[in-house]
Amino acid sequence: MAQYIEDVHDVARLIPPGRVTNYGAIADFLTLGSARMAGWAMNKAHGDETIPAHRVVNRKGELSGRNHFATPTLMQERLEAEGVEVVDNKIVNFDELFWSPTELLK
DNA sequence: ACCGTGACGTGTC
DNA sequence: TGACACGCCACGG
Repeated sequence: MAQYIEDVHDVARLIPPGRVTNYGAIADFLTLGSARMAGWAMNKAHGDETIPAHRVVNRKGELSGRNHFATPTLMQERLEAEGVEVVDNKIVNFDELFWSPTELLK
């Protein structure tokens, strides 16, 4: 497995429960050069239950990866189980719930 | 080696 | 605001 994919997965595991981040923030933190790399790496996490992939969304707070879960509703269910409100596949108060991996450096 | 594709993001109109 | 084009880069056919 490519190293950068493991790095993306590790960052995903560091996201605090009830908080969310986006692909661009992870890509920037790991200097992947493109947010698509973060998305591609998360695609590789499909089936790995140790990775909280539901806490990673796109920059608008939309659940763009929900179709890659076991069921299209699983991502929303996981978020709601952590107290994150989701309406029409979008996270409510995304700006306040947003978390960046750069927070780790503080 | 070329081309289309994608869990993305930014700039323009 | 919202739709659209384009840049981005690894991967599979």
